[in-house]
Amino acid sequence: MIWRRTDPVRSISDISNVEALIRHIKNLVPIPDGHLSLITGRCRAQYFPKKAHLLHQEEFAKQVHFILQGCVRTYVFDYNGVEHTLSFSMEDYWFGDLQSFIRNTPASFNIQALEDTHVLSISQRDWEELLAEVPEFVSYTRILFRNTMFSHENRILQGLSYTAEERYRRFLAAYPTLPQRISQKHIASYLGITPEFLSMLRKKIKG
Amino acid sequence: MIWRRTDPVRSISDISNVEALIRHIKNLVPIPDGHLSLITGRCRAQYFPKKAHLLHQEEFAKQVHFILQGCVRTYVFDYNGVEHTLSFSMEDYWFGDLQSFIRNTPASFNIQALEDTHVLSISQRDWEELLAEVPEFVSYTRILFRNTMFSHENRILQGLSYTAEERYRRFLAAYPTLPQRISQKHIASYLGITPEFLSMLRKKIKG
DNA sequence: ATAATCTCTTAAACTGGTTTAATTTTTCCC
DNA sequence: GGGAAAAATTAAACCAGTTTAAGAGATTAT
Repeated sequence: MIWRRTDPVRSISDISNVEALIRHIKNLVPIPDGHLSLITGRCRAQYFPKKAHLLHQEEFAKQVHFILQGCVRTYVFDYNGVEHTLSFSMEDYWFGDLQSFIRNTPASFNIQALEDTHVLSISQRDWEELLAEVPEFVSYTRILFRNTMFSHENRILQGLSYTAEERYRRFLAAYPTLPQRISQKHIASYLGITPEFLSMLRKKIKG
Repeated sequence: MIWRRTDPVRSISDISNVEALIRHIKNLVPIPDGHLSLITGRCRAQYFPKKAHLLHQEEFAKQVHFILQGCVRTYVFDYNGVEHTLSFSMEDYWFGDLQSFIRNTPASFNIQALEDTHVLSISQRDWEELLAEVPEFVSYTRILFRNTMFSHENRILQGLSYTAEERYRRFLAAYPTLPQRISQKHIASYLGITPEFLSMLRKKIKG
């Protein structure tokens, strides 16, 4: 699960408070403050330093997370041991291995912090209770799933339709600040090319 | 939007009745019969002969559809005029250009019947009213979105991780009956390869 | 600071998949 | 049933992207 953010990045002063999440929810569904606090009351602030793994494949995903500050990547190893990046998540994104989280099955994904990262986390039990108790949480997560579905459709079509160079140009246009935050080898792994070929593309585009 | 079916294909006798949809809903959410009939009451049976287009890109998607019998493909033209198939949908799948349908924007997708196809269709207005009136419809579509999100994650990762031959083998394993229903050029377009190369792969795999 | 380790670049040989074009096979339809 | 059109096959030349290997630059830890 990798959900789109709908808000601009904000400063580090918000770390460990729930204002960013409240704004994110209010942007997507009408909700009384009493119900908002039911949701935020079940969130737990956590911190992961750069390079920490939040999840390894085969483990069980016990939480999903909303990013207050920082950046993570979600990736798999293929049968050759090569890493492939499904997504990057940054401020105002939810992320986690939702299949593992919901079905209580071993995770398919690895998740690693690419920067020092502050998140709000929800446990499986709290997630289920929120779905049962707060109808706006059902609507909110429904819209998150729907938007992720849309962005995945776009990603699939870009993979089918464009050359590596075009995909890189579109990546830069869609995420102009990310290249300053993360390493090129991870971008290459997201684009589905080798770091060597990305390096060639960059040289070609510059000159 | 392309939602996974959760039921086996059934015979042509079910065409134009709502039993298949009722079974599909009951499989995903608990729902009283009174609420079921609110949903099915807003469905309209439609028939599209093989090769008919249900939607062209730039048109506005006025409906989404649940397949009772038949098969459709959802595809785009790239900047070179080459077609790329996002998905095939068959019995017990929902399909449509949901972004266009929900946001009332021009469609990005073309949708074409690959067989004579019987569907149940819901209009934008009925969709919205069902969301407002029937809480189980919110939960049902939430799970449909979630499952589509999961299958899109898998599709993205397969595109990044596997060669064309491996993707074809996995396609055959996942959809063993589809190759008898649709043409190879559409399978090639779904796999992201040329029909010529798919033909080579088939020769190689057989011999 | 310095060594050690990771990341990025460069370039040459290579390969998975495309392109083009010609032939055969299947489907469509009057 | 027969003629036209579309789909599938084959093969050779070609190209986008990989592989391998080696060196330069940047981070990290002690």
